Amino acid sequence: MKLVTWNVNSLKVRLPQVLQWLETNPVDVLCIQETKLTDDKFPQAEIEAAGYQVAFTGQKTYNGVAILSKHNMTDIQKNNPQFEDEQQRIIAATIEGIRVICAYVPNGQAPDSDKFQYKLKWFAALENWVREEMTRHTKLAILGDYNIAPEDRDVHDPAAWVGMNLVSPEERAALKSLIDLGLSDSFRQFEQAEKSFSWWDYRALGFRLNKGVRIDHILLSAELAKQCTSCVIDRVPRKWEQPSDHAPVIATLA
DNA sequence: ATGGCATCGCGCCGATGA
Repeated sequence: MKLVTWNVNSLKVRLPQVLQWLETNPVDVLCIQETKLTDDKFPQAEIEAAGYQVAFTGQKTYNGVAILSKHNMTDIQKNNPQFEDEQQRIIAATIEGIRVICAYVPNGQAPDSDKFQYKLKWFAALENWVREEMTRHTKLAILGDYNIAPEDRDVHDPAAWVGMNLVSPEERAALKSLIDLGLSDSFRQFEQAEKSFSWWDYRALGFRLNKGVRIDHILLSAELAKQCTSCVIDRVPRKWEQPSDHAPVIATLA
């Protein structure tokens, strides 16, 4: 069983790349963030033709999330039921006994901004909801763009990032608090190359110079963590023409 | 090097992203 998260930065632009990637990587579940599409514009037919069922919730211009699955999806939940939010950032479904949560955590802009406060509030509400979901589902996975680099080793140049969002003590504490519910950062269950990142700035040769951050994560409940045999970042589609600025992260469960 | 780039919107710049 392979579970993937990928922020595609506009599914309208990236649909051909998503379909191409799925052809060579016929994974079971693909969680997508930043579709940037209203539901009436969602390319459901094209995705179903590729052999995937799909659940999605979107809005104009910003945000938007989707789950593509080779298996049946039940109990589809759009957004956090405990958090009123106009922004479409969460979709969840139960797939083969696994509660799959696809999340696009707010960016937060800068630590002194209103958007940062929204990010922290949003994230605290996510934790409260996940705590509840974990009482119902021992097999639970949260995949997404967390917009948080957990540790300095997840940042190409930690000194240059001091004072920025994505790396602040508040954000890192919030992520740690979520993980402390009993989740595992699947990427760190395994030996990984140094300077492994999942996002690189389009500007200033970010990818070529590997100036990136690791902000896309797959968190697994204890039962799933035991079954996890690998977690890798696929840098290949980041090298394609007109790529997303994020790379897919793939967890394999036995 | 406070630049660089990509996407979207009733576009020709501004907001947002990370």
